[in-house]
Amino acid sequence: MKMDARKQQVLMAIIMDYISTAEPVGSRTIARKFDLGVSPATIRNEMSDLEELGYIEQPHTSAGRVPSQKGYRYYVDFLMKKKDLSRKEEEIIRKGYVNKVKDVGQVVAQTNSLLSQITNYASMIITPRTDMSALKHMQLVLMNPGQAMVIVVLSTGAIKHNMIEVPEGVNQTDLDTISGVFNARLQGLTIDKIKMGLIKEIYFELSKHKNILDLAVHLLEEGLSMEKEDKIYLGGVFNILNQPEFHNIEKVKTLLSLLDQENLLRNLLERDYKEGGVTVRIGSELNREEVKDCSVVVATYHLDGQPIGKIGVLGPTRMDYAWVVSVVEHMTLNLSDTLEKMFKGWR
Amino acid sequence: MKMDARKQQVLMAIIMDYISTAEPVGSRTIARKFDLGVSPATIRNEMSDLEELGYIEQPHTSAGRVPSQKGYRYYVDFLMKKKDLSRKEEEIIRKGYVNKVKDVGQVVAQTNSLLSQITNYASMIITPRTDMSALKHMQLVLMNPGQAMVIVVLSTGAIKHNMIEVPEGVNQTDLDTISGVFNARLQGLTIDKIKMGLIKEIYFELSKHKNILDLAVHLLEEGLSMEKEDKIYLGGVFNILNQPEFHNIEKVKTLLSLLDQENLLRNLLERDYKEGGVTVRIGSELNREEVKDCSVVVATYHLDGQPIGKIGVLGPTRMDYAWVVSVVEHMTLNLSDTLEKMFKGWR
DNA sequence: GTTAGCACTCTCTTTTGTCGAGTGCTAATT
DNA sequence: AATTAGCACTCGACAAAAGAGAGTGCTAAC
Repeated sequence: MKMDARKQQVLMAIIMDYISTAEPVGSRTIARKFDLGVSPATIRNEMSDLEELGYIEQPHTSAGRVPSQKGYRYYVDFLMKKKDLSRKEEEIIRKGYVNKVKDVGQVVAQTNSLLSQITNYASMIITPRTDMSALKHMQLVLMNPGQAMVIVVLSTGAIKHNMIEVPEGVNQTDLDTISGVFNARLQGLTIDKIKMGLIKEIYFELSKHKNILDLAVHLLEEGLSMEKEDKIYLGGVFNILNQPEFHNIEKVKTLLSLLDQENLLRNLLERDYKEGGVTVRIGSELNREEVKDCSVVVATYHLDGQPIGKIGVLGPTRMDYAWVVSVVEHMTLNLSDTLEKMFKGWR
Repeated sequence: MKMDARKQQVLMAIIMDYISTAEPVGSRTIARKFDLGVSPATIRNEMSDLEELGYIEQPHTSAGRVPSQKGYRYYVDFLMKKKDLSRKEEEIIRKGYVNKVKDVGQVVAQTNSLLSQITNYASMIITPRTDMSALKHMQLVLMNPGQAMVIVVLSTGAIKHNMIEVPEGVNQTDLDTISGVFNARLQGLTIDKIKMGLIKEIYFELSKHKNILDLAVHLLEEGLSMEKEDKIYLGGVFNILNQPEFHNIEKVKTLLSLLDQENLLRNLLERDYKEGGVTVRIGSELNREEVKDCSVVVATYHLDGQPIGKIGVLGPTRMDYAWVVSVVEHMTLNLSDTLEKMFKGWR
């Protein structure tokens, strides 16, 4: 037995209906709502086949059918058609960016908020990788005898800072000297380049300032390997409480405690997605018991053709994939675009 | 009819029991669990009186009694005894701060996380007010022709930054000149002082650099009135899902959507609390329908005797006030202390 | 290959009945 | 006058029973 055109139609109908009602779908319903030109009985036969093929399943005898994970997968891969955004949504997005484009952090945060607002699911976004961005400025500020702050400004507009120990004797003038050398040497270079090879050159240059040499190297190391490289924004979590599958408190709890752990979240966003395009991960494909009833739609955003971050939506497996995929795609392009504009000539 | 010693005992018993069981408590239960030396019948009479006085209420006939808001208030004001923290908790707190005391932001975030972890309620903390902290360093970095970043380092270790427009012709050297003047003039002064009167002096000094004069003033204004002055950290939200009163999804939803709105949260923390000591706000005292079944325990933390932020716990009205008040008090002192140490000599 | 008809299954909702916790009142006791 | 025992009564919680409805699978007819 194989998938044929009518089975596809029926599967499509089941998924469409289930997505909007969250109730198991029966043969009668399909015959009524979707005009397939056949009677419920025929549809029953097709459904029986689809079940055998594993695309749908029955919660219990005498209930309608529900799409299985395999069914959703088939739908996402072969059946679904992208939907265009409505005027209204385009409007929301455009308005959302006005007055808010001051730096990368803000753009990213705003994108995240818009994404959850529009989709009504939870949204996640991971901030741009810094290792591809260039060093714009670095500054050492003595905060306290023995303590200084390293401040690094990146071409993305991101600012990293870190408190470090310095020998008691060092004063602000020393630090200015070091800052000066660093800036002269490293400005405009990307972080990964700096990390890779330039430490030696600096070493040479600073040999004039023997007394602070070791310190300088130390600074470089500590300053560049700042805490977390990237940050994950999470938004609209309470949107998912509106989904009927989360009327059960226990599920909410397990999900929330997952989302509370940033590394797990990162994993959800970053695991083995192909670069480019929108990727959909359904239920157990996420490899996490806590989200076996959830799906994630992820896309990568770019700058200068380089992938620099991910943007994603988390919702129940019964999510409106066609719609969400379109939104995510749209937002990704929008974001890449906005970033591109921000950086015209910055690099 | 007036409150007397035995009524107090009975009220106390009801509250204690209700706090731990979340079930309406009956006269028998009290007679059994608490040794008041009288029979259930007597207790019933007392309870009847307490109800008339408004300290307790009955969910329905034939159920036990539950403390009313007034009852909790009486308990908090007159009855409760502070509990000391156990060894174990002191331990958690002490360990929590090791390796984490790099700057104010981190300390605050960590305090917040510890607070929710220990109390098992949601915790909130508002970052130190910046207007009392001193300017440590300011730097202008040209990011792009026509765009620069103002970076301000405060004595608290907080860093504020803001992207601003500058005239196309301005180059980094100009910006360095301005930065230099600003630093020479303003370093060590508190933000509110700077805001208040010093703008004129700067104006004078910079008159040598006519061409960038207007810009400089502009910078000062924009740079100092950075986005939000303070940030609110919110932690352990999903702790409250463990409370039986939140087994109802609707309540969770309304609460979460409240917590999602930062200004409301700020309101919860900041409204008219007396400075010093720990304040408890119960149920409708919070003036918000969404949290009429919740209470907030708030304390102010200080630096140099100056109040600079708030720290609070949000839980159901049926929370263990004695315990939470002690923890909050302890954490507040701890935080003030840690900050004090960090700033020894910084100011 | 498709459809109508029908018996059967299973969940969901409503109804009914029972149990028990808890109260309030009264009368007896201290 | 305060306390207590006794008892009738109330009301929610829970379980069992009954009924309704949706949906299926099978068979036989088209």
